[in-house]
Amino acid sequence: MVTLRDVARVAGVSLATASRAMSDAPHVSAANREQVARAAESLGYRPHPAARALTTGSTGTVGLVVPDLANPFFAAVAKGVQARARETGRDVLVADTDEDVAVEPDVITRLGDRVDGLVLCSPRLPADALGPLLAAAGGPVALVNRETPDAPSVSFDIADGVRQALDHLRALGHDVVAYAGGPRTSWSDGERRTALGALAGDTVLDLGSFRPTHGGGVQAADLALAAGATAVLCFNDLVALGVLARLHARGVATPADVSVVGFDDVAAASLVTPALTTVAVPLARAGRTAVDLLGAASAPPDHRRLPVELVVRSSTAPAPPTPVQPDPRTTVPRTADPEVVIR
Amino acid sequence: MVTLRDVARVAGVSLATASRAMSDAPHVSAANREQVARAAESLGYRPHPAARALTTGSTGTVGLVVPDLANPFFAAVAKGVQARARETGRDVLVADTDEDVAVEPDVITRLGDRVDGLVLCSPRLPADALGPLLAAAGGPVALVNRETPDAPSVSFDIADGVRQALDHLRALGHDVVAYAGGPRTSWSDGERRTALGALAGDTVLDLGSFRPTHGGGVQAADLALAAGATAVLCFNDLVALGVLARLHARGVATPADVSVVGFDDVAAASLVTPALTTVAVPLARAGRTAVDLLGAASAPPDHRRLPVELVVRSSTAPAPPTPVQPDPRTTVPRTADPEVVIR
DNA sequence: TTGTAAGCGTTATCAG
DNA sequence: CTGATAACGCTTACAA
Repeated sequence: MVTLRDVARVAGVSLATASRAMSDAPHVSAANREQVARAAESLGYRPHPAARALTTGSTGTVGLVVPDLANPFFAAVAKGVQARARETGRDVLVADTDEDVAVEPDVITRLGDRVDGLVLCSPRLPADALGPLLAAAGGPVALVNRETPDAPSVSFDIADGVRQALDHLRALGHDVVAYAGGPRTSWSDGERRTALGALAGDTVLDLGSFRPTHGGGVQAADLALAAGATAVLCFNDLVALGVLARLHARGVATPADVSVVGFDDVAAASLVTPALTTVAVPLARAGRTAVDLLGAASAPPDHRRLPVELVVRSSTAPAPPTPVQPDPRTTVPRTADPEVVIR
Repeated sequence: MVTLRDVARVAGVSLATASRAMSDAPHVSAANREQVARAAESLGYRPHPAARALTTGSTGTVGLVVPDLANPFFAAVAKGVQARARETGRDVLVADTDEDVAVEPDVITRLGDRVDGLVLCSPRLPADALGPLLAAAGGPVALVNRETPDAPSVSFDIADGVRQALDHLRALGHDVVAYAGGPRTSWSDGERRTALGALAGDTVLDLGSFRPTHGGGVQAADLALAAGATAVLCFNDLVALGVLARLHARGVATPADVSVVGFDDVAAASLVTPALTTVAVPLARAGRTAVDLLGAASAPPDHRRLPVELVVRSSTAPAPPTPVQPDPRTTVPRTADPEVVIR
């Protein structure tokens, strides 16, 4: 291994000068600076990250905590975090909690020790559990897709997304739209519900809370049908895809009989048939922004709300004259609470 | 910050003893071991990763390099890597090369300095570029989804997967099956082609090479139709999904008119309609295995080939009596080489 | 079994 | 502008 000491020797300068030259600090003669650069180059010198971290206290690393890397939502955020970190010369340490909120404290503490800042993507964590976590990180934290007064965050203009979706649906003649909600502890589900209440009041049909997955969607679809809905707005695209699949399976046509709108605009949304109308949120950009927020701590914390945009595709159409009457044999009864406990 | 020195002081022992006790090394009296543990606990001591790395030379970190975190294939591998690393007390540093093979040397060099070992997932890198990269890593490397004599690897029993798919299709009466291939530089495409040649010889219709994406699939679908194929085996699920979508768009029924088989069994495969018949490969397990391979260097390098399994769903059915005759208006001409250059 | 002390590779302080 | 030298927190001979 070639150390800075070697570089200094070859360049004919002291260790200190070599160090200054490498980190292009002031107080180095042009000549020496040149010598050192040359020596470093020829020796193939690469600074030792751990040694640097030990003295400077900064690791050149940002941490990212997500519930599930295989979920396209988080994968997209991860891409953004990764890209921005790389651009700014940092690396990213990822932790996938496998949707297990209980392990987050450990994961965050552990990661927190090894990074300069932490991007935390924990949509399902109850609000009151957030404070201790921020403390456990022991360093700057930026939240993605949720807000709290105690830390900077980047989220999306959900209210506007809901408005756009609702306007679209109403313009198509859907007077009452059903909402297939997400987990109760989800901050962003709360946002959607609040917006829905403010914008649609009693003309929104609450189907309940579902797991934010394809399976949650099939569950919701049956409920929507039973309720005679002509349009269903979904918590996210995964749910919407499930709704689409279930509708198809039960022989109801989309968008002819019922329109479906998703949220997020995950890659699969545009690949499915019919292509999903959905509220596109800038996931990767959120990841990038979160990384930037890590640097600039401010009081009060900076809260960025990224704009969203409805992407109209093929899963929405004018409301049918009369709602479909699904085949009753496949109708599933409405359970008291369709929410499945999130681990 | 609480250091080991603090712990030692509180425990009433020397720094060395505290160190030994913490890393439960031998030569520590039970009493002292206890004292130290107690002190560490009460002080909330956590070892400083950089300091430890500096002295021991090991970082407790494994690196993962993938072309695209948002690609479900790599996301699944990443999950496996992450899970296994965590189980063994290590963290994961990820790098997403954004499908740009040119940046890999830099990324690998940079990451290589910060990790104890590198899991490299670089399916499209030309074989002759691999050697230098392994050197650049400057430490143990495990390859995923490709083999080379110079490094341990974990790949899949592709030949057997092809055999299973072919057997399935033949049993359904498809005598000649079309193959929608992947990038020419892809090791795993080579494997598929070799297996296809050995198993099906001249009864396989080579449609060419396509980008391993949905778009590549729509391209392939047109070619398959023009060739009058009744079954198409695809390089991967993304391509298969594209084929399915394009077939649907052109009004040909799947599986009634043409059967489609994918490869990988990515999550979306089971969610689409019709659900995709595909060769399931244990992606996450591959990631885990790769991490394990990092530890145990052996000469010659260990090459693990994981078993695969055809998952029969709804995109395959008995061959129709006569191949479909697609509407000629939408038929695209066969280009000289449909392969799109991979960046 | 325990403690002292010598590093690990860098950065930073402080005299020259 | 430059060079010794003291940290940074931890591990590990080497002594005791």
